[in-house]
Amino acid sequence: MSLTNKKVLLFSLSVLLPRKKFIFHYKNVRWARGRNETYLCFVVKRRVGPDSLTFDFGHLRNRNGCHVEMLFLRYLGALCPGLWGYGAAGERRLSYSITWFCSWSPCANCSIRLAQFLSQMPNLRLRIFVSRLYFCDMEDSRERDGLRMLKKAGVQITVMTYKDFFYCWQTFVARKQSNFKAWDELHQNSVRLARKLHRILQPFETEDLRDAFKLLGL
DNA sequence: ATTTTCAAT
Repeated sequence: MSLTNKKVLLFSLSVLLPRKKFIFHYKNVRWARGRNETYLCFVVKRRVGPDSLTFDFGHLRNRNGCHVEMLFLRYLGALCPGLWGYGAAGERRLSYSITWFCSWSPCANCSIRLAQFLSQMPNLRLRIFVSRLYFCDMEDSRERDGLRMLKKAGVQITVMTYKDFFYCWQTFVARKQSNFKAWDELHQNSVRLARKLHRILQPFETEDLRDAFKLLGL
């Protein structure tokens, strides 16, 4: 990809989110009716020396049936030059740290593909913050398995709290100097979802519970 | 009490 194309790409990723769009899609309400899109706000940090970092940021939305996580992987080469392959002679692979904030947690297939990808990228660290959990209500949902796979692949998955929404507002939203205003029940919803995620990521606990039920003949 | 979900009309 030429430098010009790269600049255009990065520019298009860096346009700020309209306030209403951010609030609607990131609202961590229990019944997220109409959120038929997923947004992904990202920060990419690149280690360029022992004490220096550069970073890029922007946001993406799913398009044309392509989930936003896979779209992000497509752009990764432009966002992270030198992440893979062997650039110029003697050049070491660069280390990157990516943090993204997604309105929905990843679906099962995206989790699997991300986990596979990351297993080949030891020089890439990924932290995922999510506003809401996607199809995680059923105890045996594939999405739950996917999240556990991601954790196993070294991804830190966290439910967004007030400070994360605040940070996103400051960083990714065309806020026109307005301050972030929390919606009703932001905190309660975040706590509820964090507990749920915690239970999901503790597979042994539920397996123990199943064993216990089996022992009790239930 | 119940409601939704990276759409499909």
